[in-house]
Amino acid sequence: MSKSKSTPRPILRSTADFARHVGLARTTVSRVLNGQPGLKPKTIARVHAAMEATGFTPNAHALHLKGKNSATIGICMEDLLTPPAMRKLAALQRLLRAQNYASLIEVLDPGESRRVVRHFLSMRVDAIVFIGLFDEAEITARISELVAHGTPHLLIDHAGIAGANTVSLDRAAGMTAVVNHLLAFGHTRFGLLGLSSPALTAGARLHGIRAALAAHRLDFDACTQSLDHLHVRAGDFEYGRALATTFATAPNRPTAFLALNDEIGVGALHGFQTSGLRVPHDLSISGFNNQDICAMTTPGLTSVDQQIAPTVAAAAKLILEQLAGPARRRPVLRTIVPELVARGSTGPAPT
Amino acid sequence: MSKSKSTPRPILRSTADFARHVGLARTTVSRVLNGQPGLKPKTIARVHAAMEATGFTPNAHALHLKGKNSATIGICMEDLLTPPAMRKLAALQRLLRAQNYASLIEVLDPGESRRVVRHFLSMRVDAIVFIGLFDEAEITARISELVAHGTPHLLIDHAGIAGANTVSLDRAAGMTAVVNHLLAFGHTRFGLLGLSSPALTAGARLHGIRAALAAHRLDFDACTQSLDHLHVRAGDFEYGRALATTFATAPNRPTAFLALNDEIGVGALHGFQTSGLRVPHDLSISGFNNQDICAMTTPGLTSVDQQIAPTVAAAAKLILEQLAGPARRRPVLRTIVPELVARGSTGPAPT
DNA sequence: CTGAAAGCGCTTACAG
DNA sequence: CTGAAAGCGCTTACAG
Repeated sequence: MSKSKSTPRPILRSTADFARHVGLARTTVSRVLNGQPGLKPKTIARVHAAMEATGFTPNAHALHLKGKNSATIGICMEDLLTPPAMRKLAALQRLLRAQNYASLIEVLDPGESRRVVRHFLSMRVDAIVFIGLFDEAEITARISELVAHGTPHLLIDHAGIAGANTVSLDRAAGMTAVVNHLLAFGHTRFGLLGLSSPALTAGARLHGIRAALAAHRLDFDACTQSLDHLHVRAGDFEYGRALATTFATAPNRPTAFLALNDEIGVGALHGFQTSGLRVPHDLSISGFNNQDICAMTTPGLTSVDQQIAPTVAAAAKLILEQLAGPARRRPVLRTIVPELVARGSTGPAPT
Repeated sequence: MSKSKSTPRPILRSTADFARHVGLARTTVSRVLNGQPGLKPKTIARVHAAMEATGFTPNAHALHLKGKNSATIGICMEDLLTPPAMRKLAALQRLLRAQNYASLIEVLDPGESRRVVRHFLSMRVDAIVFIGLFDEAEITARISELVAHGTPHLLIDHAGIAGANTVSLDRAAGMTAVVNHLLAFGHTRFGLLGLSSPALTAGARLHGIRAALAAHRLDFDACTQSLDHLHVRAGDFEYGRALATTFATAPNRPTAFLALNDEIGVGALHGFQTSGLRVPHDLSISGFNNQDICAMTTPGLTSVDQQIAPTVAAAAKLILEQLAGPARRRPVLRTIVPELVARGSTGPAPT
């Protein structure tokens, strides 16, 4: 500390400053920085040593003005910031960084998408990625703007937007797997927990349930029951607990419960257990997303894994392809197949 | 879609292009964009309408070159990306965005800090914030570079770095609160779960435990026991479970257990319950961080809340002050006092 | 290796 | 309101 005070480093703001400091021409410094040939090893070493010593870094904005890309990807996050969304963000960022792309990240609060995308464009990002679920009209508008603008884009999760490059989970397949798993255990009456949510992904899951039942010649309306309307969904954990408590004393209770997500599933597990019901002896429960908490309950919660690593790998690949190659004429769609993770919360139907 | 194909928007890359498109002088457009006085309302409206129609956004890099700040804050995240760290990131980003600062975020893998900070400096970020715990030598080096460079900085969480502006949790006070809470319940023998970790924050917590015991004239060595050395800490949940299972059959078992974090605490809760012990009837357990899972176990896990909102508010305030005011001579230190959240996992000592 | 010059997209005086 | 000019920090030919 005292040392750095007695010999303050000169603050070098430009290659001009820096070149003067090293005692070389600006041109020469520039050529070293860009690895151009025909320079003496000594000169190169001198410049590098001075960079280390002074901490000088060329101004990235000026570089960009001279035609280099900004080497920055804009990432728009859904405002909920769920743990799975965070994991996707972290994984994607790591893959992009490995290719020397930095990430400019903004959380998209409702109504802010236009402002955020314009900011990204003003930063001349090389591509914009959206992670999560967004307002249908907003995201549609943003995608068509980006397409018109010629800026590469990708949606992770939000499926069904016309013209959008998309990587999304086949949630219907996930639910089909869960229902098949439970059918094999002899369950035929299913309680739906939170699946009447207007959330975009709830519809796909209902389709998956319908498909599995139909394949076994079972009637959806006869086999399923929902009490979602009896409670307000404030926190998911509490919502699941409240639904379970109501179901616990309801006549003709289903033997298997399908939750919209893990939080509702864990809440329901507690609600049933508190009501004196044993899981999976008296009833089975499944969650969705396979978050860490699924392994932390007793019994563990059967869930559906989103396959985050393959999802993000596919996403990174699509973005990098767009950055490297010519613009595609048609949007690219990738579907990721989720994986059922069976745990102790699901078992044979009570006899 | 077909509409946008039949009338493709011209791609406007510069104010020159845009001004030509609107039929105004570049100078005039620039003055509208910067809200300068002396312009006809009609002209202003014309420019704004054209911006909407074309989606033109001025190049932020050129703006920066002309002397505006980059309006970007660099944020370095600890590589673990724990949920509390993510919540801090999200909250901080939101506060900064309210002041029109964008966030450039990078995860600091070990050994990468120099590269990441240099990248941020090349982007001419207005400040750099570090969230989480880092390698002592690396973070010390980065901070002294930033101080020398005159770039504002702030550490969130990582306390004890000389010369660094810091906002951090008083973890010792948190542990003292937990121990006092348990002493009041009549506990005098404490099992320590994971607290022998070399993690930077474990030391502070041990101090807190010592302080609480000393205040009650209790001897630390006589009152505490650790079996950390008997298990390998791979996953925290499993680690907690393994420690609890070993403690369950150990002679002279403590009556209260203090876990390094919530994951270890929840794992221990399961481990004890699986071993046939009742919580809190037979023993008490506390976690640390007060994550959502604490409310999702049966019983709920007593924990220590990090006070993320006040922490981040203090952090944002410190950053914005540095950006607004003159450079301070001395580093600023803010300590956040955590709050004990008592739940069902702690109760009277067994008689 | 040096040095002068052009130009990336902007803003800001300055003269019309 | 227009238009020409300078300059922010860089790179890249070009002539020495």
